[in-house]
Amino acid sequence: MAEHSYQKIVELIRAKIDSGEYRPNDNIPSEKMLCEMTGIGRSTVRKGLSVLVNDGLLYAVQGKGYYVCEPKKGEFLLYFNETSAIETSAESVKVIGVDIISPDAEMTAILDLPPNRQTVLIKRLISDRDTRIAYDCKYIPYSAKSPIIEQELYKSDFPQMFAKEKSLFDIKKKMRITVGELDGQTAKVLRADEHTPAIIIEQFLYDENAQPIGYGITTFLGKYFKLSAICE
Amino acid sequence: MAEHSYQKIVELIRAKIDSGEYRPNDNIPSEKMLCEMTGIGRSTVRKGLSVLVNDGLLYAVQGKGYYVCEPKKGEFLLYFNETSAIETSAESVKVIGVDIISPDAEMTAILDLPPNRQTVLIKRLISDRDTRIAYDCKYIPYSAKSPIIEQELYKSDFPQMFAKEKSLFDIKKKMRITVGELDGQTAKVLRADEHTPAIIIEQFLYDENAQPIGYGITTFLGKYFKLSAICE
DNA sequence: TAGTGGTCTAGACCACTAG
DNA sequence: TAGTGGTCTAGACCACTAG
Repeated sequence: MAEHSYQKIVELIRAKIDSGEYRPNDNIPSEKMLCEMTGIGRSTVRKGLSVLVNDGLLYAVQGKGYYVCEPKKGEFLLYFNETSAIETSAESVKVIGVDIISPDAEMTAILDLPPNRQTVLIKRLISDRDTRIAYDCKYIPYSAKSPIIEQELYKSDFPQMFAKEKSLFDIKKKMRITVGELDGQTAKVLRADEHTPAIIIEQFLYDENAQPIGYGITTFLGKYFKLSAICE
Repeated sequence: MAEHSYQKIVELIRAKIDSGEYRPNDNIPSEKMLCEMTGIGRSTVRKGLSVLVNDGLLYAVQGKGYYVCEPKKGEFLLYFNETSAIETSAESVKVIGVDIISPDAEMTAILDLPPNRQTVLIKRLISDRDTRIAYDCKYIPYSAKSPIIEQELYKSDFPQMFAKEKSLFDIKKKMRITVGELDGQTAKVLRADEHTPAIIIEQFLYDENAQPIGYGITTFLGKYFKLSAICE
């Protein structure tokens, strides 16, 4: 424990937060004070404090000092892609249609498209062995410059489809999880009754300028859906 | 753009990753090389590199160098608590029962309990105005030392219930989302038909030593459930 | 103006890697 | 052994805050 000087700073402050001596929004001793209290140099004190800032325990305000954060209570890290709800490794992703369509008003709004801009619609079926699990639709603004390459279509992960064009580090995502029942078309594709419970996962992809670059909607048969998230 | 020297390092490396010049798992130039290439001091180069490490673009291996990360594709940050699926601000959390029970085998395993250890079961009803949205059960190992304080029961957020005993920064959580149908008891509480589509969210809470400290299961009526997650 | 955090340097020494 | 990242110091100067 605390082999290094900067770790001593981390543990010193962390212990006082854990014990409740420092409460959320309290001002903690300044860098200079901590140097004097511990005999540790300023750069090293700063390194320790930066660890606590990165861990979400402290925030710094220039000219004022360091303060204790409010704990983030409901934060979870979720790993999701279209096949992550399937536990066996026998899943398959089958492309069942690629069309160029004229988007309706809703899709035009979602993708922030100019008038008359067409959209690529990719329809895929996700299965686990012979069991049909989910029906997946991706909408991507049509561009003659960057045609969809067939190989990309089988990538189960949505951002992966853009790997040729964009650095994956620059793609921002949003996701919405809702519950519903299968509609007529989806029920047919999944060979299930209409009104069967379903989970609908929508994904919104944006480029580095917050411009929409894709929309995906994946409808899972409820009984095959499972998702985990963690928070450490 | 790039007012500071360390930001020049960040942009220099980031641009080469974005352009594909540096690919995942590539070794990038050493700190010394970067100093020579840019005329920037080593501490400042290190600060720039640490930004990229924190952003998940690089990882460092002592004695070898810095490498480009594989992009984390399916990672989402999810904010969840028991009432976050409700959009109006008229939600209420009503405690409908607190019991000391003898846990069954499954719960004993989940909470890693010694034999004959009892458990507090807290049953709550979550509503939005007069609409019953969710039924919520929390299981907490019973301890005479730390009695449940009534006020804590109304905290909608699970970790919040432990705020008196534990620093919230030390609680680790896992969460599982599944789809099901209402069972008999839950249907009765929620005044809905049995077999109505439902979302089941389980939460597992652990202390700093990875010891289980609580288990929660919240059953939402599907039609009222909505959840969002982001990834920037 | 005094105190705070933010940037930056030059240099020392250490631990680890791989030929 | 040469090269790499990791820790640490002492000191300089800057930008911001608040009396």
